[in-house]
Amino acid sequence: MAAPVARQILTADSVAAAPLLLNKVLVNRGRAGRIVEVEAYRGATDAASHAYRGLTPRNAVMFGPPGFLYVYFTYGMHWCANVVCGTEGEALAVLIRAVRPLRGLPAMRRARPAARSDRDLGNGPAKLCQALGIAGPDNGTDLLAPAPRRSGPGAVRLLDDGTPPPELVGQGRRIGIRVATEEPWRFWVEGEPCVSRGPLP
DNA sequence: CTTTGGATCGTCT
DNA sequence: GACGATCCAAAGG
Repeated sequence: MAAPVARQILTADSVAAAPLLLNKVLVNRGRAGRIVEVEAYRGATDAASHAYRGLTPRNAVMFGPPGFLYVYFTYGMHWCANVVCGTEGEALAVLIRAVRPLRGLPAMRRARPAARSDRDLGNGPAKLCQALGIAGPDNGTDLLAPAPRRSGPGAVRLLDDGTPPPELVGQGRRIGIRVATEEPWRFWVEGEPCVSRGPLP
């Protein structure tokens, strides 16, 4: 009873779409996690966005159509994953900040030997990519395409398993940025133990 | 539990 | 040449 998320809900502004992605399911090659924390980034109007200074080879996927996966490399060692929103050219995106592990936990553990608990598998944007096996080759994947027949890059999908968005959504400032820090564009499932952090002071 | 500093390299200036 | 949408181990309370 899991179907791809409707592309229609992703054509909205990323700030509107972000909370709608809570409780959706991110899957990759037998591993799955429920999205419990996200952040919206807003292209040319958002100084914290990778797209703020225009189109580059790295951020090109952000400028494409909604429903595609933007994966970037940072701090010399980490991958992070975004869902592209809006319409072509807007460069709106939602960063997936935390998932609660659902399926394929042994594989996640193998991919993340540093995890001390199941909660540690996906409670951070780079942690969840490591656990789910998402990396550079997955950049540009259509998250809403029919399920792939084989494993390999490009197998990441965004599914709706029928779980509605949470009744209680936490909202606060974004984490880890040096500019546009006042914008309350981070959303999480209130009371969820697998969130990366609580509200900022 | 919290704080602190190091790792490490692609990207853009 | 500087820095980043981060994580982890170590150390202290």
